[in-house]
Amino acid sequence: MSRPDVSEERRPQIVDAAIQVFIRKGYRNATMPDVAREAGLSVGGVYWYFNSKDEIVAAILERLFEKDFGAFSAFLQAETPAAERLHALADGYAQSFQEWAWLNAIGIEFYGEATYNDKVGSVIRRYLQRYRTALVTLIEHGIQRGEFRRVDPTDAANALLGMEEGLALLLVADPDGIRWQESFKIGVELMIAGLRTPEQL
Amino acid sequence: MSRPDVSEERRPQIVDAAIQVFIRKGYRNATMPDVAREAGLSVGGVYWYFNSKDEIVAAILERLFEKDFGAFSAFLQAETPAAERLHALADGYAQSFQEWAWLNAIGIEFYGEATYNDKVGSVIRRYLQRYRTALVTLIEHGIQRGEFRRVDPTDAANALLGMEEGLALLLVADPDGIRWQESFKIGVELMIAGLRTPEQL
Amino acid sequence: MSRPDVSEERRPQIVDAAIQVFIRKGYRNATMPDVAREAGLSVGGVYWYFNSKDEIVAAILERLFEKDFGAFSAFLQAETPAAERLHALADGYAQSFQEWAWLNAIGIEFYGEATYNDKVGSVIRRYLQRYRTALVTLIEHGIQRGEFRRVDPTDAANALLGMEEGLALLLVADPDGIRWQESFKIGVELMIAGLRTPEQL
Amino acid sequence: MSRPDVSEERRPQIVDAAIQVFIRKGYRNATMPDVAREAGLSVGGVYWYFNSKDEIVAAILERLFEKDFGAFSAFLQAETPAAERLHALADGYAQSFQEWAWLNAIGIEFYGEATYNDKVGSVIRRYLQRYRTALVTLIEHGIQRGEFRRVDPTDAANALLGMEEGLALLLVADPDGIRWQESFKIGVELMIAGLRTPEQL
DNA sequence: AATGAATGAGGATTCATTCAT
DNA sequence: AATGAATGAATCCTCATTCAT
Repeated sequence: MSRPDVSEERRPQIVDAAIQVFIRKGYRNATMPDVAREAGLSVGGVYWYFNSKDEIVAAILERLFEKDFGAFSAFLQAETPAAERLHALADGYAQSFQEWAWLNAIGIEFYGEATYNDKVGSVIRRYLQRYRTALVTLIEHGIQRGEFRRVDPTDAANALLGMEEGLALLLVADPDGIRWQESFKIGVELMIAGLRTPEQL
Repeated sequence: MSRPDVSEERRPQIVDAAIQVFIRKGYRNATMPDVAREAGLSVGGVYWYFNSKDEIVAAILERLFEKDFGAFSAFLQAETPAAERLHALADGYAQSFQEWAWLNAIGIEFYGEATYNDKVGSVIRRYLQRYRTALVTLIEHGIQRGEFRRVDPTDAANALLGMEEGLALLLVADPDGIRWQESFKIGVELMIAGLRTPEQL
Repeated sequence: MSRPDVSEERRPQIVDAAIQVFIRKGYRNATMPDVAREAGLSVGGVYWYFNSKDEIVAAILERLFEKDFGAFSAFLQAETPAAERLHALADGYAQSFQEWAWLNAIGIEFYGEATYNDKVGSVIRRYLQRYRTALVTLIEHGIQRGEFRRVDPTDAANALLGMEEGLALLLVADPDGIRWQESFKIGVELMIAGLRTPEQL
Repeated sequence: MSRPDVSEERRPQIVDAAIQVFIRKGYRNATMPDVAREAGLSVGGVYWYFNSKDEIVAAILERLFEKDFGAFSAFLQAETPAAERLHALADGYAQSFQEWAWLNAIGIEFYGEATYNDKVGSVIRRYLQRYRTALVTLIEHGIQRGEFRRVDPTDAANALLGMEEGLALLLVADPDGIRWQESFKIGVELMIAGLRTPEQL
């Protein structure tokens, strides 16, 4: 009865506002009053839901884990060739890339934060680990089935992961120098093709 | 009269100091007094040589262009197979990676700055462009010679460039999650192998 | 209808909670949410009974006047020697000191408040006046009966009062530097002995 | 040569300003801009000399130790009767009381701070200890010479010390209720007279 | 009676930059 | 060339208090 609990909606509302502000001004440049204004609250109101600016960042990053969490297992368990599944995984990533473009814009600043801010660092590392694990598993499958050459799965996974993250980096730093979709597509294709190539070169 | 002009030595001295401080505390966290102290100067002394903190950052980034500037042309003009030259280029990069590790540590923060700071952004873009151009040229050679499949050279170059930068990113954000040298090596190998694979898959 | 009026019990409940919180964190450091939580109420609930933090302080201080209010008259009217009654008064004070230790812990902060906060100041002054009056009366008796030397009763009373309050102060500021009971006992003894000493020294 | 070092004068200048402001508004109520304005500096200027508000408080309290530091030894070593020296010590204290009235006004707030602020607490305790030690020594002398009754010297010293500090407390909390000089004088007289009284009463 | 979300003025502190010397 | 004291706008965060429900 009585007033409905607004807590459940306020937090995402503030997070949304923070994202907008961070995109517009950058995380370090954005102030708490900026965030509050965007959220339609007072500064104190924002602090009712988050104890610090850091905690808002953490909440933003938590959204990373809504990102196709379920999708992974599907790819990992299917019985189709590993190369095919790797392609499918990459396609899914490419498609969701647009939707998560906002993250890309501010993500780099968070990467920079990771070294000096443990909270941020650990979320990022967990996120990377999740992708890495999926890639490692897929690559291992491929090797076991004889589809792929015998590389170290973790090193290869990191190369792929690096390419993904690196392309996002290039896009932010130099939007005119890159066609993201095309580069990502060819990059994935080349690496998978490489994996399917017999060892000796 | 005529004290010798110390400008020539003071600027690099300050830049060196700034690099040390930025590595230790991060660029945003480091203060001008920090830099001055490390340089063995007063704050005012630093400002005699640099008009702002930004300008120091720009000076640091300028060092990027000392990075094997001459080397490129050698790779580009040689008559050996493109794949071989691509490998050699990558090897050179890998070798210089240690030496430039300091840049890696602070580079991410500069990437984040690029969006909001034109000076920083343009230096970074010039740097990327230089690498990109070299890679594009090499890949074009490979295609012309029939070594490589017919990909868009720029897209492929960006995939490679992205992998390089992305691996550096991963190393900073998650040092324990990656073996840089191994990942870079396998990544390059796979992509070159991919390039040598005929189109249809 | 007619829920029973809980006001009568709520106020002391809040005052008790405030005392606990003030002891734990100090008056200035304690927040109204702290008090509310300790009282098992909401912030608004506390404000239903008290219009401000100040008013809670005043309510706490009012408790001073529950402190052996009846006892005084007994001491004043008795026919025993003044010195004896002064001793008895001091003994009573010493005994109740333990019980009122909580007040001691936060009282100093209130003393500091007295200068800038009239409400607090007037309660404290009333409290002091009550003790002072009792002491003055007793000392006057002693002088009239020829037990005590001819001092100014108010000045002597203030010396005694000062000693009492001062020892409480020392106990809070430097608990390890003082044995309160022993110091108080000897202090009272010396002053009474002094009062019984003939003028010339 | 060149600009004289103003550091030496700036710190006391700021401390003086802080004292004025603290007296006027109270320590907790006074803001750093208040202090800066009074000192004729900017906020940043004040922070050039003191790292925090706390540090200013500490500096104020350090002045306590300029308070007749030398005087003590004179009293302790003299060959005159202990009672006489105790009187002289008290007289000296009474005379300097006017001069240090400013401290009195803000001292109580610092006493309140002592519990929650170690820096402040330790300075206060050192100050008290210094007085206590002097009093203990004098009382011990008196006992050894047979002038004083056989009391515990520390307890008696604390009773005296408590009276001193307590009278200061009363003066601040209730200026109209007390004549400080008279009360202090009679208090000291009574206690010394008490000390000279043979044990049994 | 009571809740607790929301307010917003205020406070301590930081730091890039300036400038008299 | 170089010093370092001084500036002051800006920032994050706190908390007594209010008020719709």
